Amino acid sequence: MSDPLRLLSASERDRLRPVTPGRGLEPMLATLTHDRFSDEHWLYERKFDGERCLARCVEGRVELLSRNGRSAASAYPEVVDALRAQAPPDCVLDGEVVAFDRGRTSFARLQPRIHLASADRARRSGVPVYYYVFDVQSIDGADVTGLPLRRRKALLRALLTWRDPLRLTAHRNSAGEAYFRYACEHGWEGLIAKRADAPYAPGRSSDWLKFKCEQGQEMVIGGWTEPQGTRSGLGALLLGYYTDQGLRYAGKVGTGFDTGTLQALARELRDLSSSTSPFTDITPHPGPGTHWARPELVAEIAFTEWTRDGRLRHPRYKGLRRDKSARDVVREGPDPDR
DNA sequence: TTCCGACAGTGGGGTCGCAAT
DNA sequence: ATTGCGACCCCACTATCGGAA
Repeated sequence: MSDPLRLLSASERDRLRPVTPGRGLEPMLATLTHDRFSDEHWLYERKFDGERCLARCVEGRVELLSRNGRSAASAYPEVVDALRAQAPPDCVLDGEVVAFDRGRTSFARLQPRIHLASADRARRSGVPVYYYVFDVQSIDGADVTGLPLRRRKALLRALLTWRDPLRLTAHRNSAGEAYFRYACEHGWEGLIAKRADAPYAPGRSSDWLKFKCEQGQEMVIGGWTEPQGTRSGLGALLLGYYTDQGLRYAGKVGTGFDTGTLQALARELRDLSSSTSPFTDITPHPGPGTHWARPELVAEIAFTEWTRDGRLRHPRYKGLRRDKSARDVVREGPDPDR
């Protein structure tokens, strides 16, 4: 559509202000919550596991910017080409660039492309990407961030022809909790809940909420690292689980503790200190700040997923499991070698 | 007085790109 | 030619402080 702003009422159009020139482009960010709800004043979108990108179309030119304002054009040239080919009115779009692995958005699959500085290498990578657009900041010189989200989505739908690799992000208007269960059952990263009548507010906002699907399991503590800076007690715990070949290293966890917990854990681990690594596979590099421990303590760890290398992604400490025997700790969930 | 939001600081896995070796 | 490291991507979480409620 050549003029999507015609979708607005006269009074809505009257209230639009021109885009402030030279103002930095900043995306609106969601706040993590563990309180999941259904509410008719909110809508729900799939949370994508990719790279957040703003696209700015100005006089036929297209810029693609990462969350920190770095250009992502050479990493995703096909997205830039697709936008340029449509020659939309000047606009700023907000969305996520994603890659798929067996039907699920996969950050690991996207990762080799994220930092590519050569558009040729990006095109030859063999990793197809899609740009899921879910919001719009400005159209044809008019700042639309003050409009309610539903109105912005109506404008966005009419702004482009939705053809791969450009995709309009779908949303649901109700049943947030049921949708969240569906999301986790299907291996999604989670949902984003958005207040349907809220304006677009750059920066962290509580009008957008993250409902994240979480995994958790017990892990054996096989060592620790020295604290840095103002940190007390320890830096991170070295984690593992048992296989037929012994204790397998699964990465570190360095967040989730308060100061008291850090000091208590450090005291307890010093008594379990050992000069040899308890891990039987490739061990973390035993740098100057690394200590081994006899593998007796069991910790509950929450995380988002296993990485390709068998490490925990986004791990955080939840507490000790004194009721569990270290020997019984194995990797849960789907077979890692499949 | 209590609560909330913003910010700094500490920690995680993984990849690219470049300078040092 | 190889290696190490900083800079980004994705983050979670705690501690602190000032202003709002």
